[in-house]
Amino acid sequence: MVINDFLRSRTMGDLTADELLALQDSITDIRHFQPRTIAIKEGAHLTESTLLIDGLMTRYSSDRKGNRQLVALQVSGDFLDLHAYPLMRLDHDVGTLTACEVAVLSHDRIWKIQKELPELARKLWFLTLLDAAMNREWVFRLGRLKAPARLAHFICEMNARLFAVGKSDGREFELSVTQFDLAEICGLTSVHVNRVVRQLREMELCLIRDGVVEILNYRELVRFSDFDPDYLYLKSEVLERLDQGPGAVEQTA
Amino acid sequence: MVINDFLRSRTMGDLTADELLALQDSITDIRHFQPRTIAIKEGAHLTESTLLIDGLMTRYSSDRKGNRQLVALQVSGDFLDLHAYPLMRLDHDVGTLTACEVAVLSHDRIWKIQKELPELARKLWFLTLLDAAMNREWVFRLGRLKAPARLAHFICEMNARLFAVGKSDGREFELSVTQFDLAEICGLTSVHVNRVVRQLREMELCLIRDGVVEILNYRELVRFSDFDPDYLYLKSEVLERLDQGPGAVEQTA
DNA sequence: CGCAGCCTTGAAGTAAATCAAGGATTGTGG
DNA sequence: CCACAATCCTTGATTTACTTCAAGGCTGCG
Repeated sequence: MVINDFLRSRTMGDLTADELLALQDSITDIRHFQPRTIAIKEGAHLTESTLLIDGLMTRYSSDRKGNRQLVALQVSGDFLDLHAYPLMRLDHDVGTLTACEVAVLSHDRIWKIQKELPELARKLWFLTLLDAAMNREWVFRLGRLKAPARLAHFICEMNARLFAVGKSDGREFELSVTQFDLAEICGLTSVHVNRVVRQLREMELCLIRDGVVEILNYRELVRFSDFDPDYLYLKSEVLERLDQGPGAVEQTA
Repeated sequence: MVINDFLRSRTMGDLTADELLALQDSITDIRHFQPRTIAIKEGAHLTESTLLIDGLMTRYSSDRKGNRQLVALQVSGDFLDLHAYPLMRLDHDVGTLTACEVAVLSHDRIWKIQKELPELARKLWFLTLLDAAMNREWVFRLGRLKAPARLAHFICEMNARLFAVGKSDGREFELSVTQFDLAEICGLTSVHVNRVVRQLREMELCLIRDGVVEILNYRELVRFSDFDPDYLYLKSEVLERLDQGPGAVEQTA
């Protein structure tokens, strides 16, 4: 199950067989969404939470004029709105970027988990706080970094998160977002994102094109963007592999 | 207990007598901090969490050069680092702005609560996610608002939060922060904050001076800053009183 | 008194938004 | 198969927002 891909690489640790069963037992439905659609509207009263199985989804707030600010980008294995379980309703919208498949978990079953499997409940709690940690880092990114470092920092985050679930080799990964999406993530305009993408390319730090990101100089990209993956709560062993990059595997073999 | 002042005004609802007892029973220590000191260092392994009883504290990340970005401002009744319970360590520093008093709760006792009082555990979970909701709103604020609206939005948030715990009358409240602090909150320089404070004063929206904030035109301040208090999960009755302002109390009486 | 911390203001420089136009690619209907 | 519309990317010119640098003022305190 995709959630285990996620937890495996985190400091909180893996699920036991029992816990995995309990979670699978909580799934009441599998759903599919078209690209660029709204999945959950802000304010709706919710009695279920969803786990992203495949695709790219986002959570965002909009201002009065309709300008969006993305507050999270979710990839396979991420819970989209587990926080809706204690909160009962969301303070933001959830939408898709690409076509998506999600698993639906009823809050009744999560309540049952809370009563019967406190260890698992604690792991779920951990997951919601991991999202919060990313939210905080996004605050830092927007508040203290200039546009080029902001974008670079985001690239580093996605690389690390996708690496953790086996969807990046540590230096290159698929990321189906437009420059407009990147602008909504980084608090910039798409015009400026375009110039910044070019800048990062000319600095030979990374290439961003056609839904693929290629990191040319990992060490320098990390330094340039003030990226410190601590907030992702990855196991130290995963961090080491990430640091070494994809070439290192053969060397140790 | 101060935590009940906090929960009373939220959608999650109050603590029962049993729950209150269990929480009080979890307190192992009361501690005091001097102004402008570090209370918890990033990365430290934690076996207890702290509840702010009195004073003003902050959570922040720093960049390579030591520039801080505040990611949260905590007031009486807020948990400072309840998220440390599932996370085990923090990804940011915690420090004081003013002199502070905190209550310390051991994680062992919280674990006991998780096993024995799942309803209370859910309320604690709720509290950590309320912080996350604020983190998200801070992302929105930094990403989509210009300096004057950013500061105004922050003022609206603090007014609402302090109102919820009885420390604002809805239009005027004490907030012992310097313009430098406001800069670290809003992702600006203190020089620019100074000009923006003047601007808000000249627009007759609010006064910020000597640790006191006075809102002159609440409705306009809310509109100007695109503030929507949904993310604070206040009871609708509290929101209504906030909207009406302090004059309304006498009118209904 | 003299220093420290905070606030204030001006001038100059830089970062990013805005406005405007055009190019490339893909899908669609005639 | 080609015209076209839609979407996304690219680039230049201009304007605006914010930072940086520099200086000085106010207040409280040892």
